[in-house]
Amino acid sequence: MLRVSKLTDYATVVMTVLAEAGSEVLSAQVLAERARLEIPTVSKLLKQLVHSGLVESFRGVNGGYRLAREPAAISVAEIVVAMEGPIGMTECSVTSGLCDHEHHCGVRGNWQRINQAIAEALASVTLADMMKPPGPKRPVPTPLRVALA
Amino acid sequence: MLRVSKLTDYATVVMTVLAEAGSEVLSAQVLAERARLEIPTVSKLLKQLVHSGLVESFRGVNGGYRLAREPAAISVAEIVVAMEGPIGMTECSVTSGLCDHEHHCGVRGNWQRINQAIAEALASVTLADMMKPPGPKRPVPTPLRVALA
DNA sequence: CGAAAGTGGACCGAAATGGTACGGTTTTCG
DNA sequence: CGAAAACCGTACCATTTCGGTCCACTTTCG
Repeated sequence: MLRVSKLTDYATVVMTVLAEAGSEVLSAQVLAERARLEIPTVSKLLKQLVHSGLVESFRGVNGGYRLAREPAAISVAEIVVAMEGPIGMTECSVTSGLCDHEHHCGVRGNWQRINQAIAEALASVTLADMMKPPGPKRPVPTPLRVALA
Repeated sequence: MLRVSKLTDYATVVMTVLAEAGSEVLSAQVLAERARLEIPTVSKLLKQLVHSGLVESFRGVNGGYRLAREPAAISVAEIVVAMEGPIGMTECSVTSGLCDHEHHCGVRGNWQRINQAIAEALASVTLADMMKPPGPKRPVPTPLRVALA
C-alpha cells in the first residue's frame, strides 16, 4: 500500500504532542496518555527518536522527553528516517550490488530520481506544519493525474 | 524503509520491457527472459497488471501480453496502485474509522496532504520516462512542494 | 485433437511488524 | 541513604505480509 509503518505514524503523533508541550519535559506515561497509545509502544519509539537525536531524554525521577530542536527545524522526513531508515522506494536504489542485473537495468536510475522527489516532499513538511490544522484552502498545488481509489 | 514491494519493482521492469516491444505481443516466458526474472513471478504480476487494465492479454497459442496504452500515458503511480492498492502513507489516511481517536488526531489531515504530494510525484513519471536513460537532463518534472498552511 | 499459452487459486516458508515483558541503571527526593 | 520514578536495553512472541512456487483449468490455433 506504499505506507509508512504504524510505529512511524505513532511517532509523528508523539512528536506533535512533544512539540505542543514546548520545552516542558514529559514522561513516557504522560506522552502515552496524550497520544492515546500504550506506554510500551511509546517507550519503544521514543528510544529510536532519542537515538536519532530528534528528542532529548532525562533520566531519574521527573525525567522524561523533550524535543531536541524547534518544531520548525524538524521535518517529517527526519522522523521517517529515524523510524525506518533511509528512504528508498526500491531495494536496489538504496544499496547497490544486491541485484545481479544492475548493469542492464535501465530502471534503477529513474527510481533514484523518484526517491529524491519523495524525500523532498517529506522534507518540506516540518513538525510545526503538523501542529497546525490542515487548512481547507489550497490542498495540493496541482490536481492528480491518477485516480487513487 | 518506505519502499514499494519487490513485486512492484519488478512490475516496472516488466512494463518497461513491454514498452520497448511496442505493439508486439510477448509471452510470459519471453518477458521473463528479457527482464531476467522467473516465469511464475512474471506471470503473477502480469495478472495484476491485466486486472488493472494497464496490460492486455491474449490467450491461446501465440498469446501473450501487450501494453493497453502508450507508454507516455502510463504513470508509475498507476503501476504502484495496480500492485499495492491505494497510495497512503498511513492506515488512517486511507480508510477512516479504523482509528478510535480520529477526532482528536490533528495529524491525520496533514498526512493526507503528504500522501497527495507523493502520489503526484509518482504520477509525474511515465513509463516513457522510465525507458530513457536517467540522463542528467530533466530530472523529475518538478520536485513538488507540499503546500501546508 | 493436442500443444502452447494465459487464468485463477492454493500453498508454504521466511521475514517484517507490532506488541509486550523483564531486568538493569540513573537520578531525585523524603 | 534508601526507595521510588524514570529511562534503557534486550529479548520474546504472535500475527501478518511477502516472495515465490505449483497445479488444475481454459482458451486458442494448427
